[in-house]
Amino acid sequence: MSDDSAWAEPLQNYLSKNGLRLTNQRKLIAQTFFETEGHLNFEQLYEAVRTRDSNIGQATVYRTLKVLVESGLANSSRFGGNSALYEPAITDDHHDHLICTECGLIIEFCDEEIESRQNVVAKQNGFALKDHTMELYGSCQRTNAQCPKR
Amino acid sequence: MSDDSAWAEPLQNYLSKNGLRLTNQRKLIAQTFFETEGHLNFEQLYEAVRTRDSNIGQATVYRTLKVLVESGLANSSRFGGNSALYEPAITDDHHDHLICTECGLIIEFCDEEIESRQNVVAKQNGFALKDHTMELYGSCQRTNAQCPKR
DNA sequence: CTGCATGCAAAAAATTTGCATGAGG
DNA sequence: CCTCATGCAAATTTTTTGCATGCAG
Repeated sequence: MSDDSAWAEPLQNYLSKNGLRLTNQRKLIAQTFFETEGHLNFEQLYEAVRTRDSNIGQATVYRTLKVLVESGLANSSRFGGNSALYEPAITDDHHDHLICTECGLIIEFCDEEIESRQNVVAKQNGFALKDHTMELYGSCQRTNAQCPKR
Repeated sequence: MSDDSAWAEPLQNYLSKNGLRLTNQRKLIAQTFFETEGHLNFEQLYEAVRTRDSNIGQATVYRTLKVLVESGLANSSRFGGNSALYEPAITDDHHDHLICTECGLIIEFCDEEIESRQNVVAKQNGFALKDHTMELYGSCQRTNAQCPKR
């Protein structure tokens, strides 16, 4: 692990470009956010951040999360839950989601063919593609086989 | 336009299967929901419903929306806004979204190649695919050309 | 008739905002 | 130093819930 990860420079960049400051809180929140793999909601991030610095207020986490999303370093979505979910936008291998509507299982995957096709579609519509999210919903093997809940 | 649309029977079906009732409110809300094209949030739907029957409470709309989602007739997501967005799950031609992160423009599209590929991926992971959502984010032509806001 | 559904309003949850103080550049 | 950021708490916004009564089956 290198000292400064892939997000550090882009973030720094975005901040200074917009007259914002790289405070200790922002650093810590970003660090925590990017270290955690997968998606997490506000509460999870807030809790994780508080572990390291119990003085950080929730408003700061919300505000930082907003900065991260606006800077393009994070994405927010919602799978069906009540609160917003966040995930790093810059991952070495981008992954999409296969979600079981019965048991909540989430599998991550990446399909080259789809990825390239997305670029085609975007171009056809005059878009410069930056990112995407894709969620496939269905019922997983286990659930199909021995549906435990019904 | 036929009297009863594609959603009527599945809904009826889901309701009776779960011991729920097809009330006038549910009928009206579903009707309004499916008549409106594209995505809409709670407020929009509530307002539209109130136009037809000003006595319906918001709780009922929320509850019905939940029923629609659980029955698989509607999908909820969130593009970045503050509140959940809903859209019919059963459309003749399923569409995905191309979203401009600069100006908020939403273009709907459908790509056969991606669709079929999704099925392959799902099968590979042992999933019985029911539905999916896909959002491509980028900046649109207009925004790219003459970025009006900056 | 019986029990689920509704409307209302209150409650809970999620997110934003105002303000005095602290700290980055 | 000057301005933006923070923490706190209050304010908003969004969604859920309890309860008496209404209505579908």
